[in-house]
Amino acid sequence: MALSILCIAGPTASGKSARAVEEALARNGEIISVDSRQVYRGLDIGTEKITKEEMRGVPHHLIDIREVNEIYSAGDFVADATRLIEEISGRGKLPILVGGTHFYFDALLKGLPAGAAINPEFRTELEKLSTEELYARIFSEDARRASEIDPQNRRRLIRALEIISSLGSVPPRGSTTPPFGTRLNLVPEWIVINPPREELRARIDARLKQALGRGLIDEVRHVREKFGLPGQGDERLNELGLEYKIVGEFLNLEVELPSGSSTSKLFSALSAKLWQYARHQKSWLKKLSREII
RNA sequence: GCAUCGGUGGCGGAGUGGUCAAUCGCAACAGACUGUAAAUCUGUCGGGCAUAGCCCUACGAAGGUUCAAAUCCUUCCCGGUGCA
Repeated sequence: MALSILCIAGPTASGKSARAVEEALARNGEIISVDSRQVYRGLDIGTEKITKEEMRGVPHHLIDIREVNEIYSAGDFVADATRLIEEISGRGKLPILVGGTHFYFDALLKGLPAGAAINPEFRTELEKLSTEELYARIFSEDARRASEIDPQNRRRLIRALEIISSLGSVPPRGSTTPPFGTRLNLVPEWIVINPPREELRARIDARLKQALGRGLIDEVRHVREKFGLPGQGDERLNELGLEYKIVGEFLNLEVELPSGSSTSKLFSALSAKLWQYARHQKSWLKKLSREII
């Protein structure tokens, strides 16, 4: 059975969430968040999470479903989104997927290798090998994957070996649609929001200013405290995205700097990082536009 | 005013006679993306061109020493610090 869904993609601060709510109200929809960080409780300001009021009564899914010390992966997303799409469609409503994590869209629509779950022990084991050794191993076990993978990207290398260890080889791209990945036959309609450079930059800065005013720094402090020792949370902060990483670094420095003196530095550092991120998203969008036309 | 340390690419910061258009980091720009994805990784990054190469202009300014200087010497300008 074919299911219609509406996908709304765009870079950070482009106004996706508000647009999604409008579409939902107009077309009797429910919203599924496609955002790797909004799944975590406590990350509200840094992820620009939509507020209750802004939801205007439209049900939102996949927000606040994990603790920050838990891991949520693209595989989890595919499973959750698949389930939700069925449920929402079953109610006769339109599933609307909105978010900036374009990889999740990719994973849902094109599928991921099934039967190759994360294996933490195996990863720890592989972590001990040098990058060259990792690559050599892929080369001997799956030459096809070796030919396309980036030999320097340890994270990918390790994941590839993880897949190889449970499936024998990494399934070629494109072959990961059923029986791999989602079992639904999805018919996506796209809305791509891609504001011009200058406008987006201005929106990013305006939003950042607001976030700082709303207590972003305190939020990061709280998140970090959840991990106990200061040093322990830093690695996780990095995984939670640049606001958390940069502010975390700022908090580490703060004791040594005269108070307040570095706030404008923090702003410009964050603004630059946010813009970098927006550019990465734009590059996904470029690819996406090529594919959906 | 005297003493002292320093002035290097958009920024920070190496280099202290030749292999230097100058390690590295940041920013900028381009790109990749198969279960951590705001993560992770790659390329370019003084200017010009026929771009695995060649040419030009560069290490505060002006002179000087040397076959050869960002590197040594002199004077000047600017900044930090100490003493008056």
